Amino acid sequence: MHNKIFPIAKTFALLKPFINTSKAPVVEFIALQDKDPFKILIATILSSRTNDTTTTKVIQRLFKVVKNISSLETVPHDELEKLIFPVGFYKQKAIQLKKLPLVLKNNFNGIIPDEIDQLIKLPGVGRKTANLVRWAAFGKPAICVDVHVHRICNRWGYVKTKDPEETEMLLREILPRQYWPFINHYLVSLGQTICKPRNPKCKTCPLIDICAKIKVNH
DNA sequence: AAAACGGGGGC
DNA sequence: GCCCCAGTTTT
Repeated sequence: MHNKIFPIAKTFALLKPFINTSKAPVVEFIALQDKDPFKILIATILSSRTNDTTTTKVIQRLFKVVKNISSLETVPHDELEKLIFPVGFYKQKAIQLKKLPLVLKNNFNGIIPDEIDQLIKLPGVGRKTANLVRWAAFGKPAICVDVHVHRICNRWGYVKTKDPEETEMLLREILPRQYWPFINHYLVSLGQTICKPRNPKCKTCPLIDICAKIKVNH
């Protein structure tokens, strides 16, 4: 499966001074000031494939109108579309949000679940979103594998797959639980600035000496 | 003006 | 597996 050693502590130590903690992902930022699972769920769904700046603007306006599950039912569909418009994919996301209260009532007694397998059944929620909600809203252990985490793990050579779920499962094995909440934050920061999809800036990478791709070949 | 950019879902 | 969804930000 995986025959490389992940120098976990060293990796995180090298990355730490490099992380801009004041610029936490929008969902974590929300969770910091308001642990309402509803708001975190909505913010997380809206943030998929959308930048944090845009998501923040949208949810600040949205939460003045939509404060809880029941108000999500009553808000007119076209008004909801207008409110979330800037995040993109707004038609699809509006449908998903309107569908949310019913799915919640039918399957989970109107309560937002905290398990991955349950969260995934909600409209607009895949594995990445489910893990992020589980962590941000409930403080439960979760590994949030987005495109950055997935790309970097593949680039390191710990896993070779197109399926982010496989990457998540691998990290579950090799990553001590204490690191789970941080792996996404750290690797997203690295992935946005250095370890980019194309033309990674390996010369200025803090992990240059332990990058598995360079150090190990097989 | 064009390319880059964070997932999810239906088929 | 393949395709669609749609805006903002950066180059």
